[in-house]
This record gives sequence, C-alpha cells and structure tokens, in this order.
Amino acid sequence: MTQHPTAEERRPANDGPKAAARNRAALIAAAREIYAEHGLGAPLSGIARRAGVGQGVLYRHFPDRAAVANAVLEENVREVEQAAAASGATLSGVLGVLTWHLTESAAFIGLLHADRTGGRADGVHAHASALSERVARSLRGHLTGGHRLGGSDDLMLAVAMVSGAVTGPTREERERRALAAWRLLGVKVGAVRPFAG
Amino acid sequence: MTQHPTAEERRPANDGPKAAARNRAALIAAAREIYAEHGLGAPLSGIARRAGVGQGVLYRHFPDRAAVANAVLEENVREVEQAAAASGATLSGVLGVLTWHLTESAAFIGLLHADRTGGRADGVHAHASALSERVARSLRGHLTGGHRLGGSDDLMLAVAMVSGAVTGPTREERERRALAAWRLLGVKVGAVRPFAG
Amino acid sequence: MTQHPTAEERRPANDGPKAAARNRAALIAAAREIYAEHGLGAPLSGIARRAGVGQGVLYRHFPDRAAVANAVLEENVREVEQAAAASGATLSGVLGVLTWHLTESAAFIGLLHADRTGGRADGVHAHASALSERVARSLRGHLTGGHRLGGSDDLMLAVAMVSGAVTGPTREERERRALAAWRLLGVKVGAVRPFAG
Amino acid sequence: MTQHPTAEERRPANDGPKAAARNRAALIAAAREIYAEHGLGAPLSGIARRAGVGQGVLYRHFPDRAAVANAVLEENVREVEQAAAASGATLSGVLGVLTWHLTESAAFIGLLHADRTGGRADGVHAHASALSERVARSLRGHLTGGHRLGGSDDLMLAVAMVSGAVTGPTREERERRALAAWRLLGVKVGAVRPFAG
DNA sequence: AATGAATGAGGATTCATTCAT
DNA sequence: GATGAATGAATCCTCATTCAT
Repeated sequence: MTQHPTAEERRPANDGPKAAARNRAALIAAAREIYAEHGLGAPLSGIARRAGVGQGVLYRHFPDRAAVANAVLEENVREVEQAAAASGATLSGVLGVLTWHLTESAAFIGLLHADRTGGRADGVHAHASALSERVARSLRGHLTGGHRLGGSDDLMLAVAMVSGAVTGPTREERERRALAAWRLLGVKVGAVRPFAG
Repeated sequence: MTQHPTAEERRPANDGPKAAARNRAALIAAAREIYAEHGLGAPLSGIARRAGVGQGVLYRHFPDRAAVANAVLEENVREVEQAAAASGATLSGVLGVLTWHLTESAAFIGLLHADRTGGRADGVHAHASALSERVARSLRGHLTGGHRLGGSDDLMLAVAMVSGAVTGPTREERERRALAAWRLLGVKVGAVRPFAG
Repeated sequence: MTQHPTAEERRPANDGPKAAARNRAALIAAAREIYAEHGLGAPLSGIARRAGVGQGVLYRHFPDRAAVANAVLEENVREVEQAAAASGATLSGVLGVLTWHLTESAAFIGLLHADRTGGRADGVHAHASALSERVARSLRGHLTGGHRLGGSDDLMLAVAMVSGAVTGPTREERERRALAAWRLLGVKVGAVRPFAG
Repeated sequence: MTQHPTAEERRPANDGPKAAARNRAALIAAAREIYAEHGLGAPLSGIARRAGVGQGVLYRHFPDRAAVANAVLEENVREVEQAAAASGATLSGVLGVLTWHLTESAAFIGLLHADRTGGRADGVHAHASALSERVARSLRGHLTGGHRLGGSDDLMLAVAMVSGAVTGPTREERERRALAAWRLLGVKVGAVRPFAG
C-alpha cells in the first residue's frame, strides 16, 4: 500500500502505479478470452471492456494490435520455457504443457500458422518467428531420439501438424484431437496441463 | 425513403447477360487469389475489383461473404472428388491432388480449420463440414490399409495435421512442408498437382 | 481480420468528454431540422454532418436510426407532458403546445402515423405507441367535456386527424391548417407555442 | 382471349404488344400491394418481381419512381371521379368510395400528405396537387350544405384529416377509424367500397 | 495514469438506372 | 418488347487510434 490512504470518492479509479501492472495483466487475460471466443481479429475495444479499463489504457500498454497478441503469446511461450527449464523435465512433459496451450489458446495456435494468412505485415508475424524459435529451443534440449522424429525441425513440424488437428468447440474436444494427432505421429505426450512450478 | 439518385454521365461496359457466367468465374478466380494473399477475411471490394466487375455483381452472384468462400472451396473439393472418381485412382494419387489444393488455396486450408477461429457462425462453417465430409468420402473409397492410419477418421485427422504444416510464403515451400508432414505420418503421396482428367 | 488502418496526419478537434452532452444535443437538434426537411428516412450521415460531428459520435449516442427518432420525439412528448403538468394547465392550453409541436416537428407528426407505412418494424414504431400513450395520458387529465369529443379515444383520434391536416411548406401555413382543423372539430385551442415554464 | 393460339415454349414470354398493357396493369397492381406492405419508399425491383416482369419493363412503362406512384394514384383518383360522375351520385356516396381508397391504398393516403415530408422534388409531389385538385373537383359538385363543412376547402381539409386518422395494421381497422373520424366531423358517409359501375 | 468521447477511413450492402442480347 | 445482368453512387455501420480532461 504505497498509496495515500486518503479515501477519494469521485475520480474513477486511479489507484496509482500499482494498478498499472494489474491492468496489464487484466488486459492480457481479457485478450486471451476474447481471442478464444472471437478469434485474433476481434475488436480491441472488446478486450478493453472485458478487462474493465478504458481504451486508452490498452494503448498505453500496447502500441498496437500486434503488441496485444504478442503479449498473450509471450505468456504461453514463457510457460513452455519454464516447463522445459524445470528440473527433471522430459520431452513428453514439455509437450504436455505445449499441448495444453495449443488446446487452450487460440492465439497460440495462430502463432504456428502466422505466415499462412499471407500479406499483412502485422508485427504479429514479426515476433512470431522469434517466439516460435524459443519454443523450438525449449524442445530441442530434450530431444532424445526415442521416437521417429529426426531432429528439431521434424519436431517443430510435428507441433505445427498437431496444431492443425486442434479444432473443435470445446477445449476437451481439442485435447482429444491433439492427443490423437500425437499418437499418429508416434510421439508420447505427458499430462496435458499448464505449467505450475 | 432512402433513394439512390445515381450519376448521369458515364456508364462503362455492359456486355449483357452473356457475361454473367464469365463474371462468376472471374469472381471465383479473383477470390482465390485474394484469399491466398490476404486471407479469408479480405475485403470483398478487393475481390470485385480484381475480377474487374462492380461490387453489385459480386452480390448478385453471392449473397454474402460465406457464399464466395464456399464457391471457391467447392471448386477445390470437386477436383478432389474427380481425382477420386477417375479410373485407376489410388489413395496416394488422390492425396497428391488434395495436397496440391492444400498448398495452393488458402481458402481450402481454412476449410479444415473453420471451427478454430471461434465465434461467428459464418455459414462458411455451415457448409464447411459438408464439404469436409465430401473430401472424407472421396478418400474413404481408396483406403487400403498399407499404412499406419486406422481408418477414415484417422485419415481426415492426418489431412488436418498436414494442413497445419502447410505454411510458408511460396507454394513450393508449402509443398515441401506438406510432403515432409506426410512423411512423418508414414503416408505415401503421389504427384502433387491439380487434377486434370 | 478486417482492420482499419486510419490516416496518420490530421486529427481535428477533440474537445474531450465535456463535449458529449453538447454533441448529443446538437445531434438531436440537427435531426429535428433534417427530419423537417427530408423526412424521417433521411440519411443519418447528414444529421451527423449538420451537427458538426463525426458519424461515429452519432452511433455512440444512438445505436440505430430508431434511437435518433425516439430521442427527437421524446423531447416533443416531454414538452407536452410538462405543459399538462404545469399548474393552471387547461386542455386548450395543452392542445396549443401539442399543436405547436405538430406544426414544428416532422418527426412528431410521424409519431401519430407510424403504423401506416406498413412493413418494417422499426423500433421507432415500438416506442411510438408508448410515446403516443404518454400524450394521451397528458391530455386525459384535462378532459372536461365542454366539447363534442366523447373521451380520451376521441381526443387522440382528433389529434391524429389534425396531424393529417398539417401539411404545407412553412410552419405558418401548417399552423393555419392545424387551427382550421381544430375548428372543424369544434375544439378550442390555446396559443400555439412551445412550452416554456 | 384475343391472343394467337399458337403455343410457344422457349423465349421467355414476349406475347406481343397485347402483353404490354397486361404488364402495365400487373405493375400497377404489384406496386399497390408493395406500397401497402412496405410504404412508398419500397424498392422498385420488388415491384417488378411481384409483377412477374423484368426491371426493364418497369422502366419502359414508367420513367422513374414517381411515375409508378402516379399511376397507382391515378387509378384511385379515377375511381373517385367515376363515382362522382355516376348518375344519382351523392356526396356521401362519393365519400364512401373515397374512404375505401383511403383505407386500401397506402399510396393514396400519401397523396394527401405528399408535401409534408418536405424537400425532395419527387415529381410525385408535382402531380400530387393536380390529382388532389381532381378529387376536390369531384367532391365539389356534390356539396349540398347539409353539414358543418363550409365549402370545398373545408371538405378537402376534412379529407386530409380523415386520412390522418387512417392508421392501423388491417384495412378493417383503418376503415373503423376512418368512419369514426367522419363521425367526429359530423359528416355522413355512404358504403365504404370501391366504385363499380 | 485512467477515462471514454471523438474522429473518420474503410468495408458492407443496397438499389436506381442502363443496356446488350 | 422483354429480360435480367451490370454499374456504381450512396448509405450504413464498425473500429483503430488519438486526445482533452
């Protein structure tokens, strides 16, 4: 509580710098939901609304549409990295976390398909390959060879393939399909769940 | 009450009803190109412009955005069906044609991913499953078992997976990746080319 | 997918939230004028232009065409209600105010004729009967019987009849005809003027 | 059946000049219906469609939107004139026919309100006053004085007033209101029905 | 640092009207 | 004479982005 303790009625919520971080998180969470419901092209105004902040706040934190998507992706990628960095991590474990994000986040799937839509140099795409590379690096470290995939390139291709299979209205359905896809590839996947310490 | 008093001077070209079929084809061809360049969400006005017709013509032939996409997809699916129906057709041959369309047509890939974007029940999606089923039927007839795929469902899952792998700026690159994907799945694919009698 | 990359140069005036109320009032005033000149079906863009605001502002304040008309009507009805509620109000006095609005506001006349145009259930019509009932209620309280009208229903019919007589290019002409109409009905009408305290 | 009895299969209906008159009548009838359902601003294309002819035919017979409306009005006015010219015609009888058209034809009501909408010099309005004058003339001849209306002007004002009262979704409801309006004016009206010789 | 109104370009859609056949 | 496709201007409406407060 580094704020002035004085209660202030009027003036709609300006809780000081602490709120900034909170707002940012709320925006990312809102964006994730909106993306899941309406796809990556959803109106930014809706994201701000769901986050419970004004449009201006969104633009304070993210200069443009791409930045919002990137922030969402960043979180997904970071979790995969953390899963990969955790002690005792195995390829199948990391793939489980990766698969979780694949089934849970529309934006994350979009990441793997960014360059397909063609044209518009969104800046989403700009970052996309960098993020994609971070995922690749996370997986690379755990490649052991007990499967049909030849190397990191094959593995990332497989990830893209699985993401192609991840369709369906509910997360459960998407998970079912993702696991079926990994099975077709002959790859063992651990528990499908978010990374949590 | 709302009237439309139009201009009175110029009135370029009206080749008569004969042009109707030609225009429809031009619109589909234009849509295919535009979709490849800008994705399925591209402005309809651009399609009309590229087809060299007024916007009204587009709306005459296709009541809405979904109808345009469906018309494009319809062509792709029909070629696959024709390839499947041709005498001497083999699964790998049909898959070659299918793969061609996968690498050539953004809309066709979208077909396999229609339900991922979430939200908007476009009517694209409405037809999508019907079209998807037609593809499945075309492939089903040639399932022989000389591979790891268990049945029609596995096969369609595999198609979705390959479509997930089909990214990249050029068709050649996309073909390279598609073939790599089929290889990972252990499925033999014939010549990647459009069906031609 | 559809994006709106706007221009980057000019960005005229943004007087801040303070302007909101002012803009709303300006829009209603503009709508009243436009309606008088071009009827209820006039382009909304013209209203925004005359109000000196962007089209977006109009849509912010009024979700659709009906809402604009309703806002205009609301003002008219409110004045009649106020005239009816004023101390010392008499039927003829209220009718004078009502007649003023009849001669001044095309939208207000439209209110009484809403259901004639047939077809389109505008939502204008939805509110219309509610507003119409408010007018009826305002008059009802002052029915005294010193005339040929039997009751509230007759009175509202009479109002509709007078509104039918209110034609002509200038307000003065319309007032002349309105008064002649009331005379034919044998109803005494007070000063034809807006309500002002 | 004054047509050539030769059956002709192909060539979409061009039954010779005789068809022209039939088409014209069909267009007017269609316009009357469409006007009743969707108001005077309804799309011309709908009128042509309902008449079962191409758009071009409509334009052959009527140079513009106004001409269509005028043709519809013309029919209404002519019936009133015929009723007035019939031997043994009385004012109340003519008013009965007039009232029929008032309750049956949206366009005809519009005639009496043409100048209210303001602005747009439709050409509907151009003819409107001429037609209106023809109605006045028809009534004038039968003015006898057994009522409160002072003269032709009063009578036309009364007609306008009644037309203002003619609202409601069904013709029956509109007739009910029209008769109530005439009653308020103390004018006796004969049978409400179209003129038929 | 937040709010939320305003701007205005862009894209969708609808018709009035023309014209080749 | 009829058909109905084509044109394209006008209108509707949406949103990305800026900015006064």
